[in-house]
Amino acid sequence: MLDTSTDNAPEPVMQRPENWPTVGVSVVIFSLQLTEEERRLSVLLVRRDAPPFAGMWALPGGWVHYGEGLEQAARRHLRTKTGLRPTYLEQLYTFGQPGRDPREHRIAVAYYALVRNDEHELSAAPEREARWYSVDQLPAPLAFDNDAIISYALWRLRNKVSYAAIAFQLLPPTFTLTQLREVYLAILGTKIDPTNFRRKVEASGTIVPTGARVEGGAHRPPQLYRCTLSPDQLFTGPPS
Amino acid sequence: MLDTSTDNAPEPVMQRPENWPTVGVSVVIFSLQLTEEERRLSVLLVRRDAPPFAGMWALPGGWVHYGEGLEQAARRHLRTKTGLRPTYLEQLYTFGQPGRDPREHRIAVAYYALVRNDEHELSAAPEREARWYSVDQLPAPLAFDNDAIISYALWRLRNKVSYAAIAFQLLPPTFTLTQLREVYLAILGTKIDPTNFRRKVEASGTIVPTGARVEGGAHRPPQLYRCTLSPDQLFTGPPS
DNA sequence: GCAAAAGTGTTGAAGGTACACCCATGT
DNA sequence: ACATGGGTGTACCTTCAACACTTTTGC
Repeated sequence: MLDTSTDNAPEPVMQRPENWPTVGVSVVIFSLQLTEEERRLSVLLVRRDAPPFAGMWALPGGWVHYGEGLEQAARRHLRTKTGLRPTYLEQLYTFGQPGRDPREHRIAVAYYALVRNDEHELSAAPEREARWYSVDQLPAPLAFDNDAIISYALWRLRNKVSYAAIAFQLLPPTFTLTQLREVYLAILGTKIDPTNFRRKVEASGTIVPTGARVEGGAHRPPQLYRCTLSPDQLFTGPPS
Repeated sequence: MLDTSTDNAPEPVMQRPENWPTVGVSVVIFSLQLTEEERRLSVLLVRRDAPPFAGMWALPGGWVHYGEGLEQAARRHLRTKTGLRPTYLEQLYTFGQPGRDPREHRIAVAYYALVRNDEHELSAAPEREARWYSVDQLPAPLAFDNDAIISYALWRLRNKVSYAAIAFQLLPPTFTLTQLREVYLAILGTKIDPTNFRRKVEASGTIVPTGARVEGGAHRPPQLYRCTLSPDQLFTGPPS
């Protein structure tokens, strides 16, 4: 985030007055990436090419235009910088400590997003180098206060996944119960009893079997499920 | 919030450029107010004296200065506009819809605060008319999107009070279990079994009897309890 | 004594964990 | 046949809502 170089509209960066804080958005994009026979919870980082923190990894993001909504700005930067159009995007927290940007006082409205594995074409024209990093193998110092932002996003995700039905956002439209359980494993890091997991998630009514089965496995073919919730129903309370 | 008239530092309001959004803070201050033998959950509103929405009631707040932290700005506006110095202040959400201020694109970082009943001296010199309103008797249209902000703050408070020990913030340092139960009643609106409430809150270990008792009541004198948690322990996860 | 609030004990329903067990498929 | 993951049944434990009951004060 917080790059002054590329953006869609002409932005008079240097003409910005010094006496008022400016506003940007940063997005923690979560996804499951396959590493050595294991799905790992990962976040997408982009490498900065301009100072400050040139060459370091940072969260994607950028300015908020005049007349532009915050979520709208977040989606725009994701689209132009990573090519992603996440279905789940939620505001996380607003970081406004004056020292977080060495150049000037910039406020960052942080969001977090969940994207499916099959949406992972990282843009037709990614403007800058982008990489998925496993959340427990992040590059050592990140730009700005992005370590704190990611930590908090992880905390929120781990909390929310245990009471809200958002895990589906990391999977394709149809999935097996084992896949869904592995999502919880990747996020929470704790093993879950397959038996009780099935009962719990079936009783919640948020998923329903499609009737189809997975062929080709080495063992008994599992059922395919799909989520019954519309995207609107995923948001538990926050406003527009 | 969002008044352009009075503030501490000289603020070149009219020189602010049109092409970037500006940033303010708004605070939903919760308190228990006694109305007809009943404690009611109330929020503090101030009357606007300048357009837009002149004469209407609004949340206290104002600009964020350059080099000033967000929470710091929230506390400053509370201090100067209402005289309150709340012990509990937590960021709520950031509202950035372009249309929320008819004059210009202003982003509001909303906070919510809990204040005790004995801190209710509403400032030695309140710069503007301020009043406590019961949350279910708010004045009809509030300025800006303040209705939405209060609704969301209420939602958050009701959620949080059921899993975090923050109800004490609305009571004096020592209190009876009945008083504490009435806080939950005022916030949640649901009656609670005194028996089970006692057990639950005692088992949690967050309160401890002081040994003292309340004299002068018409019946058996209850014990006085006090909270064992330091203010730091009240925050469950969010960053600095 | 009586009313009212403080405080205790017990029961039963609900939910969750652990685990033994059966089912279906490829090799 | 058998290994492996899919799927079912059940017993146990913890938590919590409900409610009857006892205690302590002022009048």
